[in-house]
Amino acid sequence: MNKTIADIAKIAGVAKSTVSRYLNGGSVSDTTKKKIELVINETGYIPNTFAQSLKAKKTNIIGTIVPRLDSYAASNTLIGIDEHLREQGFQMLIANTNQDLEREIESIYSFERQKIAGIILLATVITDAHLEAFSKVQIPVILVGQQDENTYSLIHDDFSAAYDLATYMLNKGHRKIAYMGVTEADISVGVNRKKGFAAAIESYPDCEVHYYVTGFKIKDAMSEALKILNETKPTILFCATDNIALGALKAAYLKGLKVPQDLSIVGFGGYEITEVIHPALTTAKFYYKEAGELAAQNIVRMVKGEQVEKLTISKYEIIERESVDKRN
Amino acid sequence: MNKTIADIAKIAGVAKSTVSRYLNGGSVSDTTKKKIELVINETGYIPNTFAQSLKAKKTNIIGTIVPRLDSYAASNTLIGIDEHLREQGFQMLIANTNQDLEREIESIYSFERQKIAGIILLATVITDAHLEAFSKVQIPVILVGQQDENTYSLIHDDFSAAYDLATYMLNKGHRKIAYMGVTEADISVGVNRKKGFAAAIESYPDCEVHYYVTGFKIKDAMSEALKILNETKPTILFCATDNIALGALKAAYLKGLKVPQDLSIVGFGGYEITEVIHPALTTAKFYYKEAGELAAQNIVRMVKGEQVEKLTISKYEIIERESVDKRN
DNA sequence: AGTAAATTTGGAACCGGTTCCTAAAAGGAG
DNA sequence: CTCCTTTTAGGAACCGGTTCCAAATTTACT
Repeated sequence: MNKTIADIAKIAGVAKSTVSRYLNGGSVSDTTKKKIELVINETGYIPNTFAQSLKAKKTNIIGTIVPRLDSYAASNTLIGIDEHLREQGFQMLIANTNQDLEREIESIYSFERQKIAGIILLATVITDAHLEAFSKVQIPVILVGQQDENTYSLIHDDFSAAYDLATYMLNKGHRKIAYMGVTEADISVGVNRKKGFAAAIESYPDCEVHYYVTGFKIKDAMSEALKILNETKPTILFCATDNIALGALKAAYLKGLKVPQDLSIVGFGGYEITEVIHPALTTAKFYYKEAGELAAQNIVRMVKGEQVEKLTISKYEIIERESVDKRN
Repeated sequence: MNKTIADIAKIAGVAKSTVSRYLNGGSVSDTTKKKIELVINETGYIPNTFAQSLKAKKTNIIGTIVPRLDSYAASNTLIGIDEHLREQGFQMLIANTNQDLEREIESIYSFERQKIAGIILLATVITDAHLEAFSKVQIPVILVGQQDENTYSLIHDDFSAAYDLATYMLNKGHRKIAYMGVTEADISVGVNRKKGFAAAIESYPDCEVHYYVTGFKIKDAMSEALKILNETKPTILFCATDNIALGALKAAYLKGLKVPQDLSIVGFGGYEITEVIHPALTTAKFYYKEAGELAAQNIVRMVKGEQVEKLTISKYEIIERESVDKRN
């Protein structure tokens, strides 16, 4: 059975407080230091975390709320967060909400109960219930992937990425375009990417653009793309995520369309798989892992009471691969 | 600021112990029950987890050690674990080790310090250091994905899956076969799948089989497959994981080989992406989420002191898709 | 109404640390 | 060798719950 600090003290022939001071770097003479060290090594004593936290009234745990575990973006963001947190001596506690907003709110309060030091929320949609929870719990919060004026946020540069990627494809000569987006409840993916895209389109009045809304799942995107391809004949499917692009790719294949000869496709994300399929997908790559690190860095600063920018913007890169052809 | 049980007691005009009893379902009269309820609702009191755990000397947290977050198998297993644990009123704490065995061991001891109730280890390789840690910490442990005689384990039926998949492809007429496996340090993937494959091959003496070893990464598999295709001319690449198959697919594409007409490919795992690429990959699908649920179920039983089978085997299914052609 | 039995309540001790305060020991200056 | 300052050590209180035990109250029955 595990020993307590009192046991150690007794064996070493000193007081509890002395052992505690030894452990936490207080003033202890060399003689007693050695005595205590010996006993601790022999017994393999490890302090009880609860007793410590009870007294300290806080932990060094950062809670991360994630809508889903099985997504490239989420996984890689988590990896980045974890890495930085570990370096800083913090622990990461993951709460998976399975895309249930209700559970996101619950998790926030549950984190409060557990005296979590800070919260990173990989956000999809921010509701009033979220904002209420943020203000109620006295814990620093940072949003990743979505932006809110009153909350610390880290976002990907969705607008610029979409603008650049749209410009790229317009330069390639595409004018008949189908935009496959997602719900506007998602500000980053649903609104900002569309806006960036639309802004680029504005300079090209001869464009024929159709906007569609689909889900985040590959299969949903596939059926939607199939429908689109039956109705109209765009030269390019401009997809708001790589998963949608993957679905579009499958749809093109099912329709017997060659990519990029018959149909071009672009996506957003830069998922690993987009590089290894063929044709490899041209996409706007976001740096999820780096974004996670950045978010972790910010939350740690906030926990320590240091100053942090209200809004951090993570970088992106247009990756030109094989899925876009030149048109004239 | 958050109130303590003593505050509640004082406001309600009762003793701490009475409030505690109220909270934990002890005998309290209806009159005082109402009084306390009122105060708790008004103050929004929530008990301090640490004080509780300190006294209880345990938590309702299950620690899950995972080698990597960005893998289909890991993510889905975690989802399954999380789901079941939540139902049972347990919490899941994830420790990501980033494929560092050292960190796996550390995590075990760290879990001990945190008085975690049970440990689920998504294992890749089991070393003596692991076994030592298992025996040292007095916490129930269950292995997922690898098997050890002295430890509770849940494995996928690698042998049978490989046997069935090999038989399937042999029936399709393939005789010139390249087996792309992984290190034998990984018993499940490296040894058992190969054994199952080899067992099926034995009945077909006219086979020409070459064995290769590659890594788990798509890119590594791709280079290896490229090498193989340059050296020999197998009719099928039998890949020990879907990722390896994905690399093989890319290699075939780069070599200008049509799949499955010029070259057949199979994998293991049943990752979502294998369905949506084209040609869709024929693969042995493992039920990761269900396996996670099973593992969670077992660890919960173990924590409660109930009896559990030493070895649980999760099911699999051969998914026939487009990547294997008939030969004669 | 009186007493035994059952229920409800309060008080104190405890879980295992940390920290404050004071006493004892050690070190330094004259 | 004092006397004063600085270190080091010990004791007690505290963090916020739970639980045991005994006292008080209620209920049940004769």
